[in-house]
Amino acid sequence: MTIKPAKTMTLSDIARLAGVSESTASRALRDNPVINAQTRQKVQQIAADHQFKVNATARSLRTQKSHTIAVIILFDAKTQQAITDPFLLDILGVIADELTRQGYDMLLSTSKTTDKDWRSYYFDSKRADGLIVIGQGEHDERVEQLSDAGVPFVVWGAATGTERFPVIGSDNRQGAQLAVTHLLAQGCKRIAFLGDIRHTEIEMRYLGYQDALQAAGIKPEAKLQLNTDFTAQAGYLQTQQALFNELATLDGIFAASDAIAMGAMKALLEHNIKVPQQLALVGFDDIAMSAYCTPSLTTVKQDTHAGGKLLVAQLLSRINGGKAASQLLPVKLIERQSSLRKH
Amino acid sequence: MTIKPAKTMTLSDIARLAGVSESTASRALRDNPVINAQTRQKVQQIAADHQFKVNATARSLRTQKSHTIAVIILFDAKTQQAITDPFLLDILGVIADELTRQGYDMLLSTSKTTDKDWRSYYFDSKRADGLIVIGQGEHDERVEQLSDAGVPFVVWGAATGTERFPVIGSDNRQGAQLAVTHLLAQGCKRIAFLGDIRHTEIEMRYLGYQDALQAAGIKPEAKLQLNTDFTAQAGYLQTQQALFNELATLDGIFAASDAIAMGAMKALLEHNIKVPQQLALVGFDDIAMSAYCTPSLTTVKQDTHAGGKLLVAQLLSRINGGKAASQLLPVKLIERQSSLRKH
DNA sequence: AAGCGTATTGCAATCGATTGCAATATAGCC
DNA sequence: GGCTATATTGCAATCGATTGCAATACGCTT
Repeated sequence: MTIKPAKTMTLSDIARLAGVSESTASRALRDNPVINAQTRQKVQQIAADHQFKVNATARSLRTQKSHTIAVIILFDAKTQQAITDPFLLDILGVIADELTRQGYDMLLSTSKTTDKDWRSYYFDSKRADGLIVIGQGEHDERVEQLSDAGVPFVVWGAATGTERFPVIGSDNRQGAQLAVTHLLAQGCKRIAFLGDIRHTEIEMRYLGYQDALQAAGIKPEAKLQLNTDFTAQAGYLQTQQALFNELATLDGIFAASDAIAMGAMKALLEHNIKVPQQLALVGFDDIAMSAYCTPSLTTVKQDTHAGGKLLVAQLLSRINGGKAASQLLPVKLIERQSSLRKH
Repeated sequence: MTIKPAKTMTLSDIARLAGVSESTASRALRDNPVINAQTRQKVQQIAADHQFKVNATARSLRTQKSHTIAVIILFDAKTQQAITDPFLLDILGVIADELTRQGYDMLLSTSKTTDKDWRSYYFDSKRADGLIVIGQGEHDERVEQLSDAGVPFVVWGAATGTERFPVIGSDNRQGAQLAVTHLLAQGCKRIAFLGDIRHTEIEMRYLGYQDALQAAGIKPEAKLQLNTDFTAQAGYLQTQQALFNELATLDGIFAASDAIAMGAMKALLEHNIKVPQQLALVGFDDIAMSAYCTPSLTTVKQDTHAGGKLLVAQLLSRINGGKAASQLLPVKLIERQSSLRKH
């Protein structure tokens, strides 16, 4: 039943079949009202009958628009591994859906492999009309360069207010403050911070951590900040280490991501440390699994849905000649078992 | 310091600057040995100096190759949500890396939004040279149609041996058999199966489950197969339900994915059912989190690395005129705490 | 009946790179 | 010195669609 076109049809084939010129056929297919309604109808019918699809490449060349956005996921240079954090998947899904809704295709790239120069690769070569960069990582110079080169792009990360390019991201500082204030309210006195502050977003969370402590009259101890990669494994190892060290007096942990928190929880439970009674734990992200570990994980929920939509909206606005502005998204503390000592 | 090109350079600009014709410039840039070595050098130098990048669109139009692969992630029609399963992220990452290594770009699409007709959209329109479809889902007709239309594509899913298209996937049946045999060896007598057998891959796992039971002389009970979506939430709810029902005599659960298993574990622990003593639990996938929940999750590890590489290799072979064959990847049982009753 | 406005369609250039084939130059050979 | 083989380079067509502008036809006004 399926029509198997012997060879791909081109616009000129359709034009010939319809008995009109290529220009008329082109306009008819785009429903240009300047073309007689009946002609339009006829051309569209013929195109549909033959499963004709406009050649996207030719169109792009002529119109100078690819209708494609490149999404670049940055990594740690050291953790040379593939995309791992569940949080990424969340926001990626939202971006994908939103781009599709807006009629754009999404070119996905992991910086690991494309570490050359994505401005040239994606933009100068006209592969994409704009870029979405996820994760500023450790102050990536390449991002800075983009802004100089007049490339339309937006970043998911930490808006510090000083960048020369639009950054959309959660209010990390506020989120961390909520989390740590909550821990303090639960009676914690000595709280460790697990996360790599060389990442701007994590740095912000660390600042929020300090804010909360200071507001409670507690002086942050530098040695309670433990650099930890974004993996459960790193959280596990780091926590084991911490317990082994003199940090045995800890009664709270704020982890910079849920994955880290889960690793930490594993280490705690293995050492028979009761969570939350002996040590309360809070994560960040609110990935799907957080509600289903035991004890379930208190965490700071990022609004990935709003974030993804905003990234796309700002970028397209920029592409269409408008401005794109940085924006800080509100976060929310989700209280679960890992930190709740009272009812 | 950054050179900001006033306007994008084209090949003809470079040719003019180098004092050669466009054809010579083109050949020189591609390092065609027919061009004098010095001329090549000179042209390449000039191109580099001006940060010239070949316009990918024009090249694609002329060469009739996009050097792009579309990756399509299928969903449940009902769970209309964005990509959720961590397993997907794993394999997606591998595919992304591998495609980049082979000089291909990756166009990502979630079927939710592109449910129209991806053959036309991606292939007929020349947006992509080939397709990778992840997750056959519930016998998707669209996949069948692809094979009729002569589109180069490969599928990640369950190779049943009867499809007319190449399918790469884990040996789901074997994996399930390993898992359930293991549960039986741990002394389980009545094992539930959590998973939606309308998905071909899950159906295979269910068959493996039955195989193992029968090999042990146990007659599978149909009511122990509980349809469950690929989420922790579904696993949680389904398990609660099962415990509430007459299934209280269960002493083992084989979940069709780790996410489901984690949801199930949560429900069990909430009901104070000791895992693995009272009830042993095994999942499938071996996502990163499986090792870090408590008790850690016994599971069947899929070789996503090999899978991703194979998908790409087979597809490119097919695109280059060769054949692409289905392949079944071996899996491995990873024994962890959730099922180990003996030492 | 001439003049003019409107609706519809087609011509031909254009987007930027690639490539078959022809043209030219140079060298080597007898 | 004439001739052929080889090394380089350029001409011009091509990929498929879009679009500014010109062309045509038709109807209506006065």
